[in-house]
Amino acid sequence: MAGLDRYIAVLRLFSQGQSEWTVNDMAERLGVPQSTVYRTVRDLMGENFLEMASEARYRLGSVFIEFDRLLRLTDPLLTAGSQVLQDVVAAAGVPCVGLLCRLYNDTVMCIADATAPGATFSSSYERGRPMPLTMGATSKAILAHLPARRFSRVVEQSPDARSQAFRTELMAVRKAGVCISSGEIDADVVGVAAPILSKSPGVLASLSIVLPQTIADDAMVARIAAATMAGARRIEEGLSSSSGL
Amino acid sequence: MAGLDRYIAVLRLFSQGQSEWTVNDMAERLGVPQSTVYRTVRDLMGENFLEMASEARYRLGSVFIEFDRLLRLTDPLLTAGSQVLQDVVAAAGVPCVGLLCRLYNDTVMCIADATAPGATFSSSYERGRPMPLTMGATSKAILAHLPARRFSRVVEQSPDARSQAFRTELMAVRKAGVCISSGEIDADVVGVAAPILSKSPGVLASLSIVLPQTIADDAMVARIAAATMAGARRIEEGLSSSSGL
DNA sequence: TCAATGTTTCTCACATTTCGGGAATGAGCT
DNA sequence: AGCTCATTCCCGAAATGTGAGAAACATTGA
Repeated sequence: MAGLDRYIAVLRLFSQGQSEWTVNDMAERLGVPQSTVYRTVRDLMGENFLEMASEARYRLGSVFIEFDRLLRLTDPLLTAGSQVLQDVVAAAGVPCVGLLCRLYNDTVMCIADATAPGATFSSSYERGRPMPLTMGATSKAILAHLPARRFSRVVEQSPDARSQAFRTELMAVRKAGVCISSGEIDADVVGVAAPILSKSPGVLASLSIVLPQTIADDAMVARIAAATMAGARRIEEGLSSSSGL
Repeated sequence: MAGLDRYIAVLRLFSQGQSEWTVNDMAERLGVPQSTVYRTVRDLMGENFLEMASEARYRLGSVFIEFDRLLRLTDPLLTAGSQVLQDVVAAAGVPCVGLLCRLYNDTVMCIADATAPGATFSSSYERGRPMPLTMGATSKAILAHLPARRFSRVVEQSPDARSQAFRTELMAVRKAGVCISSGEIDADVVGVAAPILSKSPGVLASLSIVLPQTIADDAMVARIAAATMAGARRIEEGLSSSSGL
């Protein structure tokens, strides 16, 4: 292990379940000597990637919040999409949650959300949380538009997606330009998601609305599907005009 | 340049003003050959610290959003403070903005904010934005509680804070346990900030309420000052109980 | 089709840096 | 003082990054 890897290996130790580490535990877990870990930790602290929690314990540092702000201010998908996201949620006119999510390696990550007034639930797609690519409308709207080679690779690796039925379902999603699913990730909610495509490489995302099954009838879902698709088109326009700067 | 520095130097190039870079520009700016920059960029992309924007341009990657979530979920100050922050804003009962900010190197950084319904303004203390330590109630509440040695160093380096009057003002803030200022950062708003202190090292923060000058009279400011101080106490309690796990 | 251009990766010899084991320092506690 | 634990320091050996240029690859235009 060398270079960036050593630093990343340390950072990746920190999780929701274990958010503080001692140098000893890190060294043991990574299988490298303490002196090396101390050096690594010192470097990371110097750049605020880590900070001291208390008595020999370390935790993630605030530099991530700083870079997160930079992303919020400059990410084209966010700048083009966050207003649209709010508009679509408002236009839905029901207690729902709106999500703007993107492909992130072999997962889907929410980068912005909007909650309509009155919504008493929340989605598992929290901002910054990697989610599986093969479940949920939000994810499948993205998966359906992966290039064939990559699509196959992802599907092969996922036990719950290897069926032929799944492939044909996703083909239909691709054709329709919208994906609707019910209770796949969170019970009792319906997800309606439209893909966001763009010429520029690496932009593959979705705009989705999540609402309680109890209030969702066919007409409402159809209306919301149209709204998300229209929103997705608007975001695509915003992306292509901003990239032309 | 070696080790982490090389990587950080690249990441620090990205700013609000220039959010996309070509390898050429990076190499020129950093004064290192292109081949080296290519290697560095490739490594950073592999870990999602950078991503390709378009045609030979690179931008910050989404890994920061992922780590930002981890921080939101695990940072003791945030977990102890975000509920209190909302409570204090609600208790204020006026269109105001609440801020939870912390010391970050020689700056102050907002880590959480809450806007009361009806507030038509926003604070310059955006989440993740480093702010000067010597201006604004939010910052001065923190500065006033820096250890003497560090306090002096910061004050010396800041042209607008070198006066004796400033030192005595901050002494008074320290005594009072609250800092109130008007229009120092944003015109036409009043800031009311209470320091958050804790035994654990590195925890130095403030809880503040920002409200328009037009609605702020002495009685209201006094009431809000008491509320922020009470909130700060509650957060301190939350911190000490959680660290005892 | 071929040349031209720009981006990205690769190669290789060399110097620099990191690595890791252990010793040294330092702070806190009894 | 003496003990324990956290952290830094030291140094030779070994691995890694460095940088200049060439090569691969993609795109564009003639």
